[in-house]
Amino acid sequence: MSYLFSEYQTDRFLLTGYRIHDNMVSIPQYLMCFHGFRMKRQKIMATIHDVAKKAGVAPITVSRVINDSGYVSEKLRAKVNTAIDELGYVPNVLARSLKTKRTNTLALVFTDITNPFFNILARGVEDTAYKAGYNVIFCNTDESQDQEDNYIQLLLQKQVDGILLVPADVHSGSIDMIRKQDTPIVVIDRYVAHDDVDIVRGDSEGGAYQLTKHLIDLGHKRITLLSGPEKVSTSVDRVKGYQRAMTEYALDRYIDFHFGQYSVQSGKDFTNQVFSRENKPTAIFGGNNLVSVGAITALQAMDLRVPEDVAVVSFDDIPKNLIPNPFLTAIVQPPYEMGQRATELLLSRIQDEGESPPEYRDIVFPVKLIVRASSGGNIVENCTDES
Amino acid sequence: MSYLFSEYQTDRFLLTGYRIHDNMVSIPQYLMCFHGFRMKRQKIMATIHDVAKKAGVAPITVSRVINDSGYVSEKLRAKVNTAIDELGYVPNVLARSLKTKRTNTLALVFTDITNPFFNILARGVEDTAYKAGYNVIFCNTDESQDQEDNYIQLLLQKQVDGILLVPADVHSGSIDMIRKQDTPIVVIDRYVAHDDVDIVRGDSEGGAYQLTKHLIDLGHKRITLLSGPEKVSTSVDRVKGYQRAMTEYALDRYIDFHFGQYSVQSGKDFTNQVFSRENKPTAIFGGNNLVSVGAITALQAMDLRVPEDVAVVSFDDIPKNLIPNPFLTAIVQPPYEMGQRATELLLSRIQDEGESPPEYRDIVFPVKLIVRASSGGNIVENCTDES
DNA sequence: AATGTTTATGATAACGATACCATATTATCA
DNA sequence: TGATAATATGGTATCGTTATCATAAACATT
Repeated sequence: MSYLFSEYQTDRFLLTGYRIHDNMVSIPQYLMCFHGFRMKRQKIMATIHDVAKKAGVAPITVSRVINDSGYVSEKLRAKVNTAIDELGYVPNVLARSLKTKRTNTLALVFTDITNPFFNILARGVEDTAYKAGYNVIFCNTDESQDQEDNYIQLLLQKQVDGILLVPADVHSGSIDMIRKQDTPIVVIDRYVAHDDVDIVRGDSEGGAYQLTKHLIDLGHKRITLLSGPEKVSTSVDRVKGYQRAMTEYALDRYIDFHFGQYSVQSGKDFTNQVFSRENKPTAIFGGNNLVSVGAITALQAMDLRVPEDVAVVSFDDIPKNLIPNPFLTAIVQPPYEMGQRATELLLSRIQDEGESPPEYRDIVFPVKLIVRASSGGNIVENCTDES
Repeated sequence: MSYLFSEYQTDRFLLTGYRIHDNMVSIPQYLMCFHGFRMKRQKIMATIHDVAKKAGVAPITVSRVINDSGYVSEKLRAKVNTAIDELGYVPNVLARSLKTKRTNTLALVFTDITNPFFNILARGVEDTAYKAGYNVIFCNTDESQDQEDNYIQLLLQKQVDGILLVPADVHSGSIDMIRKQDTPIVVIDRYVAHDDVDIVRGDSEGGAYQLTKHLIDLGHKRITLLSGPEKVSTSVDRVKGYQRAMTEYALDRYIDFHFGQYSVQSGKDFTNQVFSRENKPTAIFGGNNLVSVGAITALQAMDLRVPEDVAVVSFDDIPKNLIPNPFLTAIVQPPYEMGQRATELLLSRIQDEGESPPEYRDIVFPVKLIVRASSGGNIVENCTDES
């Protein structure tokens, strides 16, 4: 297989004609397009050199203008700027990053952007990052450690300046990779076995305690907790808080919790399972918002009324702007603020990089109990307004 | 201000000590850390050259191994791989991209990740991109053209391979910027005045017609449409579909629509406004899911029952997994599939880049009417399961 | 035996920017 | 006035890769 190619440079394109399985006959450029060649349009972008030449200065001077660094006289600055406009010059950040070793890109690796808790958190991250001049790459892991590892590897290769991670597992292997590269990282929502990372999370234990106590105060004894995956710290902490409350009120023998998934399906499945038993609970504690929705859906399918027949409480709320009638008694965390705080912390680590070794922080956000109809408690808010 | 610096290279770090406002006295490296110096730790990453040296081959051979390209004997391949492992080598994708002109990064520029329609769409984008080996940068514009322009500029500088855009305005200036750079782009959810871009969107006109007809079939005459911003094609199309239905059924004189925002607040405000008039509507058509929620919230605050006193229908649904009792009669679009399709199209454009000039496509997804309680129509689904 | 193809490896020059150093001019100060 | 500092500009090397070209041995083909 032989090939020949030839180039024709226009204003903005480098046209490269090539032809497969042909004799090595040179064909005039102007004829190429009539000879069945496949024309390959290839972007030709103006570079800093082109601008420099057009403005009659050195490339470095152009660099000074676009970065507003160093000294440049008004005269040259104007020349350079007109050259930039005329050529439609766009700086190539890749080349810059290669030299400066900063990409101004962060990554948010988390479970699922479809979950309101996480997309509001993501919004907090993005807003904060943007204000500081950073872009954010989003990665959904669906709680899969493999997926997480893959993403982290890719991101490290991309030289992101920092990573925000909601780890799929308390023993996250990907964190080791990140630490080995010495890339700044902040772990969100969950703690991990590592002691050399910053963490920003909500008070799962305390929140679970409050929710459980709320049910106990309403007279419930048989309270079943449907928690998330056991490998995730929030699931474990919510169990702990639940256990503490149950024990404190001497309800040890009624303790009943299940590790599952943070999903609607898991909520449905475990609810069905629990209600097929002899001793049915009088209250369900959903490990997160999706589990709670699943539980309620399953209960209604069994013709059980909430809260009259079974009370339901939830860790994490459904955002108010998505439902006209908030119904769930829930522990709410401030996802936006958590994303914000985590990003600020990450950015500060990026800036401090190389300073004295950091003192790693474990920032725990307080949570709030909001009582609504689903628990059958006193309704402290009506459907139109709240806090 | 004078400074001095000195370097000490360890296994993985280049330690640079420096001190401010001091005499130019050289201090032995091993003493630096005891003299109040601020140590600047700077990452020293193994490069392809280090690997090459360690394996006793040329860098290009290492490149062949990591890219699995060209010919490499098994012997050298093994040597290179062990060298890579020993050094913990991670390829620098920046440098690669600079040379190959491909970043394997896409960007999704849209209004707000917090809106379920868009975050499900985003999920479709991310999944599809990941499968093809691409990462996605997410950007929220909040319907602001300025914000959109800023983002686009940044993204072009970052040399993203392609852009998925939900434009804030039918006359989007940022699209011109993108076209000028010849970066592939697919416009999502809305059409634009440009004829040189691909578009993937839902059938707003047809959906609005169906919703309106549904209300008319139920006997409603005074139907008020609360649409989105006038500068957005979906808002305009939904008005058109509404008008077509109203006209078709000779209800011209009841036509009443309002351009506003695609937000809960806008839904509330316009509902309040409309119901403070003499001629109150008997049905509200929410221009999107958030507007509908706002409308219902406002109606309930006025002690009006839905659907008994006022019927409500919505363009776009609230995802089922967020609410146990779907209540809204709605037109649903397939956001995940739209994201998927748009990304596939974008990727094909990226691959074809340079081939014969593309035929631009306007892909319109069909939409589906789901009747639930809020319109007071026949309820074709119960709360537990559907389609 | 002469020729061509496949396999295997490397040298060199980019990609598009900035860091670092050098130099020249002008302003400021003792 | 001479010395120092601030302003202004450029040359060169380099960031870490890969594209392109060159070379050579091994193998296959006629």
